[in-house]
Amino acid sequence: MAETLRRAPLSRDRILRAAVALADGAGIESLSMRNLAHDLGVVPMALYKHVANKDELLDGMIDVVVGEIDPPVPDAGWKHAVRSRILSARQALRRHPWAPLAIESRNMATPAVLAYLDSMVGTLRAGGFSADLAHHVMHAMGSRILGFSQELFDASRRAGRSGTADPDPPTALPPEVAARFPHLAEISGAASHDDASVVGQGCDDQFEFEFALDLLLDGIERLQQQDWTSSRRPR
Amino acid sequence: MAETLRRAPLSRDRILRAAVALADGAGIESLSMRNLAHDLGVVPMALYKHVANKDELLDGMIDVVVGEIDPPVPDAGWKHAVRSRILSARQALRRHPWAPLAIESRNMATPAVLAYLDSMVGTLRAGGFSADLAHHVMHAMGSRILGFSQELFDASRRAGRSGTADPDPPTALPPEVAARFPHLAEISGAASHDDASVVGQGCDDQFEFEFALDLLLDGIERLQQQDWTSSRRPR
DNA sequence: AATGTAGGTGTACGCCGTACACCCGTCAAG
DNA sequence: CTTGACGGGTGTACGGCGTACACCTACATT
Repeated sequence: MAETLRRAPLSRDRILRAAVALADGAGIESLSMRNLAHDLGVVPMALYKHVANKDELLDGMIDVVVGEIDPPVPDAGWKHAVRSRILSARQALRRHPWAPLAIESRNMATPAVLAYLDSMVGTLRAGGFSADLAHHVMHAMGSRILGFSQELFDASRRAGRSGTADPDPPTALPPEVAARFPHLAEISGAASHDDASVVGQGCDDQFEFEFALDLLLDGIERLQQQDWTSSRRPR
Repeated sequence: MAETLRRAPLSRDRILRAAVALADGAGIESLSMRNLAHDLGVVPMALYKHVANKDELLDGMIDVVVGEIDPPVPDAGWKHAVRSRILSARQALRRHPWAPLAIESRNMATPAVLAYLDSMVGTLRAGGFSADLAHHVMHAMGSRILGFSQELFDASRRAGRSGTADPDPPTALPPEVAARFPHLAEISGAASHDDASVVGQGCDDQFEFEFALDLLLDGIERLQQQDWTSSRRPR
């Protein structure tokens, strides 16, 4: 009875926060209903009184992350508003390295994600974009809108436990690999800002993200200024 | 004994092709060692004499897909060479809808993928790109280089069995959703080429892909022509 | 005091990946 | 011709997973 009082009663919210903490700390592959229940001091089936199944749990976790994205900055041009909101989304995602893969593997958007996208479209429309161009822009941005670039192989996705004692040295390329892929070897040391590798080992991820983001935003700005429509494409 | 002769002996290659066929036909979530062994008329553990484990099986499957990408077109400008190779990669990926998720969920590149990336960098370098710029360009392109745009929610990823009797009508947006997300509702019907939706239901995916690809390529071309380096960024 | 109900429990089922011991056909060496 | 090694298919078994289903219990309502 003292026990019952000691631990707070289960609730959907408490479950979601525990799940996010578990995934943050031990990697998404350690997130099982059994592990999660254990962390909450409860039997696995107890969770099902609050979430329908594991997929719905994942959806809820995604909504927690999306909820951490800052609201849009008011009274700014569309370009600055979009840029800063996306960078805020990126920061949220970086606190939860499991989130990109979780989002990509779900096959329907949650209401919170839809609300975020809706507000992003709203910013574009308010900035003078035609619905047509806004549509294509949303597609072109893809999941970068949510703050993650789709690197082919993302070091940060390696699940490993966070925090202490995981230096994971840059490693560069092992010599025999460098020999087989000379162009990769060449550019792996090329980035002027840092010792880096295209497979994502030592790069300044933030720089690369902003590089790509600005490349897109500048191109989009140019299209918008020339009243682009899909019927007459450039080139 | 007649049986033993009838069915070809197992081999890594035969396993990989059966695995690809199974994932193509029944979805990646149906690809278990047990199902795969069943399709091959063999006991599950037999597979382990040819592949180390399921992860290595997935790597092999990815290599099969990458092997379907056309070689680079010779004697073309970098822009055309890159563009057409990426579109070829896209066609290969579209034959295997499970591949994008499989690629994203692996955390190290296979040699075949590295070879593909290496050759792509080679094309850029031959086109006059500095190693520095080539590096950033590879990052900016991200997995689009392999032919898939990272849509937030990709209808084609819905696993379902291919081929017959799966019309999956566009559905537009359900009215109550449209009411809550007015901007999404607006742009969902906006694309002039087709009745479409930002959640990927009725869009012309090919158009959207090329839109984003050309947006990037045009921006990249502009950077290259002005001898961009990371030390002096535009804007 | 009776009763409905929300929420935690225990057991069980069918999947999964795969470790490990086994066994059998082929083929080279004696 | 025997023998022994070995490549490759088999059978059993283990621990983990998601979750269906019956249960039990404490509390709120009447």
